[in-house]
Amino acid sequence: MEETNHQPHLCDKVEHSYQLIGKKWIGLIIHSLLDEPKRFSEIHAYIPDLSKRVLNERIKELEESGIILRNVITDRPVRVEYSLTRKGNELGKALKAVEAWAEKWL
Amino acid sequence: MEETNHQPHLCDKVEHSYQLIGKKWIGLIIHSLLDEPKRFSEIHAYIPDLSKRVLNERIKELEESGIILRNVITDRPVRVEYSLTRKGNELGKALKAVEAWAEKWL
DNA sequence: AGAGATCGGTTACTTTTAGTAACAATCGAA
DNA sequence: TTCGATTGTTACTAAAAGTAACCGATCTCT
Repeated sequence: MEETNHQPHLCDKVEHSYQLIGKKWIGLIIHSLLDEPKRFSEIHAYIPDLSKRVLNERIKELEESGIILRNVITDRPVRVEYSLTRKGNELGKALKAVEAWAEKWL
Repeated sequence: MEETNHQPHLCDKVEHSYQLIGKKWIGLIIHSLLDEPKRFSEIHAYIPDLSKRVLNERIKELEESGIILRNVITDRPVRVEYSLTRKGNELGKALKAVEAWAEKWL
């Protein structure tokens, strides 16, 4: 912090949500999982500019926030799938409003 | 880029929008301007953890993207106000969906 | 059985982005 | 005429993201 006259307002939840979606790649990752669960490598193929290191980091953060779920599928071969929770799915739907804005204005 | 099998999809506009709102502070800055125009120092007071250096940078980016407008009001003393364009206002309204999600889930 | 390839990561290192603090030009008030 | 507010800028540090090489556990091919 730099100066100190922050009087007013600004809801904690709202602030928190902007801090969430204000992180690089979060929006696209959620978008990519909206239709169906995806494997690590599928997300990575879908968003090639996102490095594996950061993808891994984002996935862990989104898991901690209860937005995505890690499912280990014990078939042969063992696969790891990521899916949206209900919370995550609803965030994805909220972000659709931004996507609609993008279609109109960009 | 790291590997090279990015086959499919992903709309440019959508990608661009996520790159926009995926930048730190952008969401909160737009939120802060949604009700009424604000001066530099008012935005800064509203979001105290955002440094002046970065606020200045973000403002320039948002101006270039046609989302906010810089109005120099030639009264005494001269003031500088920032307001949302129509484009910016609609983005702000789209972000309200995310805020509603935050109210419900956070 | 051995040689590769794939998958889901991790590690070590570099580059980019954000935070901090100090400064400055302009103005008006005391 | 000195002070504070306002809107920045500059120089420097710290944090976040990008890059590339590596790993262990399967699989596939021959």
